Amino acid sequence: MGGKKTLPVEKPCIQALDRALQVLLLFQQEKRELGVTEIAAKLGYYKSTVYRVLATLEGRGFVQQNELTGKYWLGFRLYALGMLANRFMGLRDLVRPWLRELGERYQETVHLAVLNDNRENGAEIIVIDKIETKHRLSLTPPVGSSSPAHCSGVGKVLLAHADRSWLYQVLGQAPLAKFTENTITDPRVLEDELARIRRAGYALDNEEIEVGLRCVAAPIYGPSGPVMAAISISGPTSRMTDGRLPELIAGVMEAARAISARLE
Amino acid sequence: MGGKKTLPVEKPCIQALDRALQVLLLFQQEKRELGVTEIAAKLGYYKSTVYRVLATLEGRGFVQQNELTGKYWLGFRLYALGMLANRFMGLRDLVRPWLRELGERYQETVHLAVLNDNRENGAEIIVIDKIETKHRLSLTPPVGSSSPAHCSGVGKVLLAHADRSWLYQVLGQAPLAKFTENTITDPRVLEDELARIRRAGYALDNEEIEVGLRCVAAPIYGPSGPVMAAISISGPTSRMTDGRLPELIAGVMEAARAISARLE
DNA sequence: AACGCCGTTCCCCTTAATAGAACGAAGAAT
DNA sequence: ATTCTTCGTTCTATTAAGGGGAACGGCGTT
Repeated sequence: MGGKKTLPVEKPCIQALDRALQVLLLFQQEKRELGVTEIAAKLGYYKSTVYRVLATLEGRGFVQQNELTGKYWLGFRLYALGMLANRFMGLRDLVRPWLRELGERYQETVHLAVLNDNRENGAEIIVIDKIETKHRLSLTPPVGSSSPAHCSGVGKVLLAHADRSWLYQVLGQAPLAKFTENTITDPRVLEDELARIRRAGYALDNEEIEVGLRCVAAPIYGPSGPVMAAISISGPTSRMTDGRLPELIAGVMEAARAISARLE
Repeated sequence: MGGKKTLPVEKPCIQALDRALQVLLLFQQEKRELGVTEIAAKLGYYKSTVYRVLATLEGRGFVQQNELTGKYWLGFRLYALGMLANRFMGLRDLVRPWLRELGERYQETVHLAVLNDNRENGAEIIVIDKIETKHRLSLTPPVGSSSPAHCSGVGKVLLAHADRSWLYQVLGQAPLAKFTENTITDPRVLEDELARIRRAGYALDNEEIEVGLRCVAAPIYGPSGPVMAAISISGPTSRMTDGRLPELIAGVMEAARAISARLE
């Protein structure tokens, strides 16, 4: 091929394996049992290919077939690997009491999240833990899920305290996706926002990823100094009113500070 | 090859995919970052093969490379899938208070587990949740892990209440592995043991999987009637003395009963 | 009885993964 | 400094293994 070192040195990719991974990701997207034919149709593969992929995955416990319906679902081996994958389990257990307390007090969804560098898709946040409320239907992301960092409270808090050179690099490689009218897509505007967040010590997400969804986030400082995670309270605009915000901000910041102190 | 239809109709297996799964499983076994060369040596593959497998997995977030060491570790996508894979998350959250209470009261490790039919390896148990104690070094299996059902307290409880025809089928297809002097390897002896467990309402594991490890387990009945999970208290023989057993049995059975009542 | 749908199996062909060697950078040992 | 190792990564020819496509057999419906 072309030059000596064109920037994105396309990593080698095993087709058969990548297809299998796509199949697994489809389960994540659909969140329900899927049949061979269905998967093949959705991904544009052949039935026989999908069948062999599933058979191989099943052999190692990565998926499991429902004997009644013949359809497939994710297997327990993924649960075991997932538990192992997350280096923040300790943090999660330690933080949980505070999350609970926040959830109880404000009756809104509470999140714990960390930053992740998903090479091609730019900076993303991973939800490590979540406290649900009794309110019907939560629009907020489930535990384990990832979403772009530039359009959420926790994401902006984490970006604000991330390594600067790393940040510039990440911002440079991919444009900021737009989800709503309020999504910040201009890197320079984002810069200003991050500076404000550093000064204020908290971040707001005012319908930047989903219309009708607001959130308040604050950073958690690790024992060695730098920010390692963030917590947030989020809910529908109807309940997250301007009048209520100061109280929520104070609550989140106080909890984040208490957790940080506990980590030292 | 040979005959027309040898009994176990060997499911088709995609080599490239299966190798990738082996790589992931190796991480589970080693529980630490691994390098390309290391993995290749342990699995007997070529470096280039392992490299491409890891590159593909990394592309989808299934593994992540440590930029400093060049070594690899499991990625967050596995965490997300793992969360989704486990259909017992609701049960886990519901049961947790009781597990906590048991752990507090007896200061021993507490487990919540369910039964899984791992086709080739026979019946196995999956650890859904676990409460650790302050005692140093727990020998007991981590959350998400699987182990043979015939040689653990929860395993025997679950087998005792499993579907009979299914049980015979599973017992028939693979011999019972022997781990210690006390492991039950004779299906007929196991039968008697299971009958005793059904009558007594609890099971004991007296160093049947690991020398020096004892445990007490009791069944949790689901809303529709049949046993759906089991809880256990386990610890070293030094602390799980004969004199203390009655108290532990009573505690576990009482908790299991309370949980079952809550599920109805 | 006939149809349609699904998971599963089959078989040929060709693509795509593998084996094996080589490269270049980074440490460790000298 | 220099050599020697060892690592992750890249390259290429060969061939085995995965993909394409059709057919099978069970099941529920019409």
